[in-house]
Amino acid sequence: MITKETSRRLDPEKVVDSALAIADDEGPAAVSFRKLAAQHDVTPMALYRHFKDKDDLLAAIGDRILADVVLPAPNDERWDEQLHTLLTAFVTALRGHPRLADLTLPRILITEPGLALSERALELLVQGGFTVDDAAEVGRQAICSLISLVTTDPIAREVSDPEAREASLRRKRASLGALSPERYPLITSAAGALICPESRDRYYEIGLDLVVAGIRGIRE
Amino acid sequence: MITKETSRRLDPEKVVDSALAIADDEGPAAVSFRKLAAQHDVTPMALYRHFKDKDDLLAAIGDRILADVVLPAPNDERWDEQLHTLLTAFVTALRGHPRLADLTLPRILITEPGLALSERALELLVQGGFTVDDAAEVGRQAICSLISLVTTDPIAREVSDPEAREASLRRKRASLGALSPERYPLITSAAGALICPESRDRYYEIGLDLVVAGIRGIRE
DNA sequence: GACACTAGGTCTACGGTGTAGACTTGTCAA
DNA sequence: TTGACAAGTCTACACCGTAGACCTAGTGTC
Repeated sequence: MITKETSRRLDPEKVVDSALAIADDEGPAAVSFRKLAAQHDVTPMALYRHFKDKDDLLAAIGDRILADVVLPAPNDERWDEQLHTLLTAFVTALRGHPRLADLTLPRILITEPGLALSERALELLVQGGFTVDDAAEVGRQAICSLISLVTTDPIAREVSDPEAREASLRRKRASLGALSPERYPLITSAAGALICPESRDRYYEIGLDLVVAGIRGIRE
Repeated sequence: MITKETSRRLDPEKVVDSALAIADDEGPAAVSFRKLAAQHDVTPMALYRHFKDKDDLLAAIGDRILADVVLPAPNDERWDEQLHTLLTAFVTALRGHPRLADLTLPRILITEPGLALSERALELLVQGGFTVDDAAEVGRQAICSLISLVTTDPIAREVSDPEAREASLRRKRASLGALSPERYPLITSAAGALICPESRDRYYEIGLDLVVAGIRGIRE
């Protein structure tokens, strides 16, 4: 038989699985070589055979997230509509990992799915009338905006710890509630929406529309 | 004389000064109570008399950055133009601290300059035709986008360590240079712009225009 | 002037982190 | 059979945040 059962060998992919799980619900800072090593019955230093250092491990998490992007097939809709669905696909992949979305940025031009996404985005932008260089710039900024859209998702944040989330909401409510309505009439009257948007889907819808509308509007 | 010379007392404002300086050129992770304590000839634990914990210290840095925002006076330009200059003022304050810009987000609705900025932004958005709640949502997203614009400023990054920056650029160049021009025609031809935008001012100009154009475009 | 209170320091200690360097061991090719 | 090499181990170092007990100088009050 080729596969030894329960070989002592460490599987880097499984380590990334664990790291991703930890990072997802305790944040990337909570990922530690010692914790991972314990989970895999191995010495912390063993991990260094597979990951140069912690940054390298986090990069692997970023790659893993990017691998989940499923590109929509090109079709004959208008370039900006296609761009919208392309970016939606990107955001959809990130939404599963709100605290980790920024790990993808430095990997986008390195990992294959990121490159495919970028190439396609540039294609559509050029089709929309941008020069290649402008497309690069605009594309980069769109990606950054969308990543920050996900990392600052006010609903997903700390969804793993509902009581912490509740406490944070209460603190915010108290802080805004203490403001003088004369001095800050709009903030106080928009307090509800500022503390937490009504719907998560709407939040993402606005975010994506904003980015695409910006791109459409900036082109002359 | 009222002021004792060189009193042994710790001045929290000066501690924040040091922390800001360290964070600016080594990143917020490099700020440590021990380092700060040493710089102020004091025990690390002394700092806990003035800052609840490290998060509290970082919040103080965020407040400090927000305090630098100088709001433009209202005038009779169109709402979107006024919004543009308002957001430009925000970005200008952040640009001095590219690695630290996100510290401001959680402080914006707490610290006074942040509240003033937010109130004014809501005002302009409402003036532009948004409902108060939509204004809140759109405003939040604009702020987030601009913060991430600054934190991902590809030029400022590691400007303190020019050789590290050069190395990072070389790595990127090599990585993109190795790509197949048949598979990624646009990425390879836009490699220059993707690695590093031509001009920093242009980078910020595009970023701001994108955000404002998005807001203008989304309103129906 | 005596006295209690307290803000703001000190000291010690705990449990965590990344990771360098030298070592051992299991596996496979020649 | 014998090396070589990849992979895991062990030890150690220099950091980190911070809990808790303690000290001490200054201040306001009787």
